[in-house]
Amino acid sequence: MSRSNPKVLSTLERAGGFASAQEIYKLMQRNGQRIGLTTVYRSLQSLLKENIVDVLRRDDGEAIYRLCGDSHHHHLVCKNCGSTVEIEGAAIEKWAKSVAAEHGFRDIGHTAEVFGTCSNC
Amino acid sequence: MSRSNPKVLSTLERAGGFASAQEIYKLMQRNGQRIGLTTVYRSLQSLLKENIVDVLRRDDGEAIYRLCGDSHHHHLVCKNCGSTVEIEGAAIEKWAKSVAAEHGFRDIGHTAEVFGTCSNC
DNA sequence: TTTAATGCAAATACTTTGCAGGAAA
DNA sequence: TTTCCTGCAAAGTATTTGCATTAAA
Repeated sequence: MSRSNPKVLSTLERAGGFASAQEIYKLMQRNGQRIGLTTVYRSLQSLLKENIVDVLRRDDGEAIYRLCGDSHHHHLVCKNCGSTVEIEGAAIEKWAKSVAAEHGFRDIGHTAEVFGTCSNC
Repeated sequence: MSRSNPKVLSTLERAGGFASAQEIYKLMQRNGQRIGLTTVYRSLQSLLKENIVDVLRRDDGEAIYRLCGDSHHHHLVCKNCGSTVEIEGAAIEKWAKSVAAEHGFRDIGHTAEVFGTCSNC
């Protein structure tokens, strides 16, 4: 597994901290940076593992990566414009733990996302 | 645009109201029903337009279709053997509604999944 | 006959992987 | 040298579309 190419991260930052692998690749091309799509994908995978970015999905299934703080949180995503709000999920954490315990599951994790139409759309 | 093949809908129902196109296709094959993947996709598109199903995304980007108005549930999945348990999520429903309202979001939905290692693994 | 449904095969889009060449340590 | 990084090309997966065949009305 390779380490993340730092230019991928800085491009994601310049893109507003919110872009797909394909978009980052095209942005870097336009900026004259020689890089392969493969390296963009591999860098994003590394950034994911290091919890420097997290990943959401567009309606069409394309993965979009976004910079995130290291605290565990969830997202409230607008289906229309894609704007996201980071939300707290203490209720979820408790719920996940209790249902897992109830069925004898160990080493648990969870995903949770809320989506809808934001007030501007 | 073709009309929905009724067997696709009934298969989705039998699958617990929650499955991907590929899963529905494989289920129908195993049940000896002659159908093409194309027809499954086209039927699901029709059901979407008629608001009989809606669509969410798995973590890997695969589209999963869900019966609307179905009292939906969540899953507890074993990372090792893949066994799943359907779980109730009243706490999640409340949480989703309150965070959405707090940020002025409308027409909300949500996804939530808990994963871990089951007692047999 | 006229229209709609079906499904194979090809096309498309995103993503991952095999592998060989190159850079860095 | 040895290890890591890179990127082309190929493979893989989900989904859509063109087109000819078949079923239905």
